[in-house]
Formats: sequence, C-alpha cells, structure tokens
Amino acid sequence: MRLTTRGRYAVTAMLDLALNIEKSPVALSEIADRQGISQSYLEQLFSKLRKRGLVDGTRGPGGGYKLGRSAKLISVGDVISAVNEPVDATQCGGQKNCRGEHPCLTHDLWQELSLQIQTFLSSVTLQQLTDKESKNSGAKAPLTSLTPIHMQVNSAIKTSIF
Amino acid sequence: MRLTTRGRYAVTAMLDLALNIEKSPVALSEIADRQGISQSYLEQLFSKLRKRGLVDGTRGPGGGYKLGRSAKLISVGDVISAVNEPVDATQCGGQKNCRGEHPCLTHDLWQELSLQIQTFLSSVTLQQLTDKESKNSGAKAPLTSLTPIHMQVNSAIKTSIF
DNA sequence: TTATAACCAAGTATTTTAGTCAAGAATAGA
DNA sequence: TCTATTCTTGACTAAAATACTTGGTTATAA
Repeated sequence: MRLTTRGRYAVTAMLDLALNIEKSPVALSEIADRQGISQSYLEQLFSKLRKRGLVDGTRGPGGGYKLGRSAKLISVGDVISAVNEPVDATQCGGQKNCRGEHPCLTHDLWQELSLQIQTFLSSVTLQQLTDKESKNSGAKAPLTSLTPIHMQVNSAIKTSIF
Repeated sequence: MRLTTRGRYAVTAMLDLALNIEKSPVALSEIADRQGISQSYLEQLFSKLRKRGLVDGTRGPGGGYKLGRSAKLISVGDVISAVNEPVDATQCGGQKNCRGEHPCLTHDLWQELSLQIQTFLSSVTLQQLTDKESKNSGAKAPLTSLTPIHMQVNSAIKTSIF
C-alpha cells in the first residue's frame, strides 16, 4: 500500500464525482478545472479507475464519467490501489537469503502493518466521506469534529488487537 | 501523510533496532546488512530520526544506535513522518481561488481522511509489533492470524464514526 | 456533419528516491 | 598517544516515479 499525491488526486477526483452525482456524467475538464489537476493526467488516472470498474465513461457531447457503482461500495483503498502499481515489499522474495536473525522477521512485521493500513483504508467509503460533509454543511462545525470519537475507537483497536 | 518505501525502510530499521535491544547500541552496518539497505542511505534516514529524538547515536568502537525512548512510546506514525517532508496537500493555500462549488470541500475531505490515517498510524507502536512477534514465535501461527479481529474492530469504527 | 468528450500512446520535465563518495569528529582499546 | 571503529555531515549522481504535454483516434449527441 503506497500513499502519495497520486492517490490523493484520484480520491479527490472520485469525491468530486460523488459530490456531483446529480449532474452526472461529469466531464473530466470540469474536474480538472475544479481540482486544479491537469486534464491529461486525470485521463491517465481515470483509465486505471475504469479498468477496475470504479468509473464508467460515456463519450460524445454531454458525456463524461460517473461512479461505476454506489459510493457506498467504493472504498478509499479501492481508489488508491487502483492508481498505484503493486509493490513487492521484500527484497528476498520468498525466504531465500535470510541467514541473519531478524531479517525476514521485520519484513513480516511490515507486511502485517501494511495489511492493517490496507484494511483500514478499505473500511472507509466515499459515501461516508460525502455524508460527513452534508452533515456539517449546515452547521459551522469543522470536519474534524468527529475525530475524538475516532481516536477512542482507535484506542479500542489498540487494546484488542495487541 | 505520505507512505512510500522510504517509510518502510525507516520502520524496518527501527524494528530491527527494537528487536536487538539487548545488544544495543547496534551499528548501522549490521542493520544495513540484515535488512539489505545501503548503509549510506540509512545514515541519511537516521540523521532525520535522530533529530526527532527517535534514536540516540554513540560513536567509536562498539558504538551504534539505540532507540531514543521506549518502544512503547514510539509509534509507526512518528517514524514515517520523521523521514518524509511535510506535504502541503491543497494547491490553494488557505481558501483563496475557490470559486467553484466543491473544490476546497474535497480538499477538506482529503485532509480529514489524512488525519484519520495519521491517527491510525500513531496508534500503532513498535512495541506492539515486536510483542506480536514474540507471541507467535513459539507457535507456527502466521502473523496475520489476528487480522479478522482487526477487521471486526474496523467495522466497529465504520459504524460509530460515520 | 460537426462539435464534444472519452480514449489512447508516446514523449518530456520535474521531483523524489536511492545510492555513492569523501571527509570529519568522537571514542574505546591497544 | 595511536588506531581502528563508528557516527556524522555534505555534495554529488543514477534511477525511478510523478506530473504534465502533445497529438492523435474513436464514439455520439445535436
């Protein structure tokens, strides 16, 4: 699981799509304009998103992109992993040249952590993010207002997993 | 919050340090050897880790690095953010050129998500990872055996936050 | 038929990553 | 004191990923 500005672009664009669901399909030029991302770069990202079935494109005038399935069923993890090449993680493939004591062990630990991050990102959907927005749009409360709850639950994870 | 192989190197090296706590300080050459990372590259990473107080270095023969504080008090988030440059995230700094409808909104949503990831990574300590190892070292159970529990808790987050 | 917009492929500039090289400073042990 | 060891620092380079450009082609609504 890699996490760079590339993934941010993809998630941002998908959120833009989810927020403009009523006027779908949405043209890439609009997204590029709104989010300040190069259109051709977006095209490349959307090519990968399309191959994963995360978006559907319709050509011609009035065409554009819409979500491939309900925002409820698209996770942030889906989007991020769609635009990133898979990474191999360990340099020793299986468990070949591990003569030392803790070499491959640390790799396993990293892999475990990586899996946890992946699981976490797969548990957050686009719908949840946009819902949170509409909840706060009336009130002036910051988006981060729910964070304390999150931290509570997170510490629950902490004690129950380890 | 960025997550690349650079962060993996740093976390891996810190785990190596935590696992070899009994023979500390540990020389960089050993870590480089065990983990298959260039020593000079590790030197650069450890320079940043040292500036954050995550490691202490002692020179001379028999010298090396040891954890700057208890493994209980060092989170994966600490390590990863130490070796990465902070990223600005939005292209419109404050909220200047946001004339469209949902432009900065998506940025806020991303920032919120980013915060959640950060919080998650800050809730996992080196100690927890190494503890998990020693628990499983006797039995042949894979490290991922606890994942289902994690997923359960994660879905608990899902329903309670959103 | 024409304008629109998805699709596609190749190439380029920039940035980041990963690594090398070379030197210096502290220190344990001979 | 001398020496080997190891951290510490800086500059420089190669490779990879990222972000973007250019120039097309296809499909389709009007």
